[in-house]
Amino acid sequence: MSSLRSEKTIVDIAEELELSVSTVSRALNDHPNISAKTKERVKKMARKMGYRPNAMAAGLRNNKSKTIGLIVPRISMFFPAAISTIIQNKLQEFGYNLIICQSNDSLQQEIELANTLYSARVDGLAVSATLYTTDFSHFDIFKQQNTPIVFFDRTPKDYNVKVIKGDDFLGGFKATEHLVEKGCKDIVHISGPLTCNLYTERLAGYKEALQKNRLPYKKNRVFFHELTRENAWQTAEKIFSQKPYPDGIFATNDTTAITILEYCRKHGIRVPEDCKIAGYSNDPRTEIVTPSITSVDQYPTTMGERIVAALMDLIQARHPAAYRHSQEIVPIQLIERESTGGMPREIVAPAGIKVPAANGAAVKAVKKKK
Amino acid sequence: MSSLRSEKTIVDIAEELELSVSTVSRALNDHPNISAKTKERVKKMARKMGYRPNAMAAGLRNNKSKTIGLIVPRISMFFPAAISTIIQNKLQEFGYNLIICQSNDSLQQEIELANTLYSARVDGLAVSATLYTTDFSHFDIFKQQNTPIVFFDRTPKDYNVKVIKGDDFLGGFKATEHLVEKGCKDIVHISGPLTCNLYTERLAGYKEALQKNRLPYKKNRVFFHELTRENAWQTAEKIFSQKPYPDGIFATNDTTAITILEYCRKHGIRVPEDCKIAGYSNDPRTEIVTPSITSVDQYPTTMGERIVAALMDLIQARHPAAYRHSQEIVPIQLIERESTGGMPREIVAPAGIKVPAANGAAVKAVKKKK
DNA sequence: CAATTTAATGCAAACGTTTGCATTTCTCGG
DNA sequence: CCGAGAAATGCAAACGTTTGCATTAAATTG
Repeated sequence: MSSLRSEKTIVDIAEELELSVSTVSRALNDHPNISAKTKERVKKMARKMGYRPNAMAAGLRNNKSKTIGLIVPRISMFFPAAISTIIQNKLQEFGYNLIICQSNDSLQQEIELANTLYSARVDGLAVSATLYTTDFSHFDIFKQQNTPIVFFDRTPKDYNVKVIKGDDFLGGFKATEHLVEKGCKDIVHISGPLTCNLYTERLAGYKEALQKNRLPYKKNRVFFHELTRENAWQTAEKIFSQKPYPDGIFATNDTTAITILEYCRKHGIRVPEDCKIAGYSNDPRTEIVTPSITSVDQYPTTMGERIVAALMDLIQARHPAAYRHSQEIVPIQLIERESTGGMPREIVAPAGIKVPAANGAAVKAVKKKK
Repeated sequence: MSSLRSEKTIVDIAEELELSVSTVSRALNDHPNISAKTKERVKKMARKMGYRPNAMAAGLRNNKSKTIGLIVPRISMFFPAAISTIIQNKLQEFGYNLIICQSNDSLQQEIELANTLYSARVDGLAVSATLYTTDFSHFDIFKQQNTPIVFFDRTPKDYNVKVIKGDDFLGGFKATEHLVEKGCKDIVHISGPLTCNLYTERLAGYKEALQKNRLPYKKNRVFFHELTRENAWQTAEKIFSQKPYPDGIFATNDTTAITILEYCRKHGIRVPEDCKIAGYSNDPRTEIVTPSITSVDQYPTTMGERIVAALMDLIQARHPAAYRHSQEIVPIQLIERESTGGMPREIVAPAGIKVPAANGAAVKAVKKKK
């Protein structure tokens, strides 16, 4: 009859069933005043004909896309990746799609992405900005249309918008104070570009911890650069090019911490004995390295969930400005590991994991319990 | 005049300029028979009015979304993450958007994702399947509509479709043979669920290498399970619960290799002296662990680029079935590291990187060279 | 059983583009 | 200055939905 390649539409269903398109549409959407019988007929026929809704058509008509946009610097970094995963899975529960985009830390790309996402008429936007984004006006379009935006992690300073971020000040403070408590007197801080709020705040925390503990803040003990492995390595060379060596290093991210550790190992500087190291983000790599590295966990799961919650909230209720422009702080936690004198951790198989039993006895044991 | 909150459309531009909508549309799309002057006027006005194209409307009309769908098991794993990054950045050059989705290795979710991506009318689809996907019929819809699909990495066996994958057989072979060359006589293989092509092929490579080198293949020297850390740990316990210990372990993924290494270190089994270890994927973590782990690189960049190339190819030319259903093999490379007796690697700052010079001499040296 | 309420269905416009074809406006040679 | 051809613009339909309102069918009531 009808060719296989032509897409079935709601009109085709209507014709086949001698109903109007509106009835079919409503039936498919479970509209209350369509009789149960009709709904059944329609749905059955839809299945039979291989009908697939056209989201673009619906979106055009409704002016909503059921899609959220996400812009992160890069998806291959632990923290953004973790957040993206959570956001995506959470959004799915609400029937929303996610378009994940990477700015590659390029402002130019971020601007372009904002535009394409706007063109796609996303119903909401979550952004972790570029290292160098200080002007956020490319997001104005969304504000003008009252499209919910949530910034997280790398967030703007003076751009009125919903912000969800970790407690970077406290994190910087705790990491530094922890080093002090472990006996460090001369703590180097490796920071990132100060255009990025994260790094300024962690730096502020570092300063505060020094001050509180009556340690001098020395400008030449703080280094700034983009946090690549190569830069970190060069900084390590600089740090250890002349005595006195620092006895503690607080790196504002884990890639840097790991690289510093590698440098130390290679050059016979013992960690934690000669020099203690703390990183930031609790990247899983900090755990598998030797010695494992103390780091600050940012609860990516919590943050991701809060981002989604905020977006859904903003989408449903047209919220008062107060909420649209508020800030939420997600707590952080210092995870002590060997690099500052902590204990190595254990891998234990969580209970209830399905693994073929090692021997008959084990199998019996399980059966008994049941 | 007009309220700020209403979205501007090409109709508004047309009215403002006393032109027809068609002219405006064509002007914006640089259609050849619109005069240069008009194009200029239109574009200027569009900017002035803050016009933003509505991709959904255009998509509906054209029956194309300028969007590609990507389904991967999880974005937080190294290999899929690397591939996603490449695909996204490459697609951007072609003016395509990417919707990244994670199946979380659940077939159910994969099916749902296929449906939503179809609803979004993506112009093409790239998929790395679930561990457990053996029936691929949920992708039939795309085939029926002639929507390009490319499977990569975790690919179907008997589902006629474009496939781009690494040379897993060769990878398995090389890894195993490398262990043999390094003197291993009793090599354990830790594999994944055999529903997944990757693992069957790597296993086949393992067998082949044993056979070629006159080593016996023993069933109880091969372990199968989902490749989580916990499972790997339990397998390690099993492996080392009784003598003789193996002198080589080929793990079919790096997470497993790393976990095995940790177990060995904890239990005083020296790597590589007592037991050598090889992994798969060349996850960056293999490099930072002590000892660093030999692994098989899969050239994610190449693979990602090829995926995009194939998709663009398929989208532009309506390709003959031969191409639509072909297989491309991306080469692999064994990276030898300490876990099999290789050398540790160096971190060297790539030439031309901008870092403040450590001292005056260095600066001069650079200048001289120039 | 007529009148009225309630439930179910249908009509037609609208969403913002694009595009085949028709029409108008130029340009230029004769 | 006419007319032909080219260049530029306009008209209107179409893409596949959703939805306010009108209409019809069914159920309820006095």
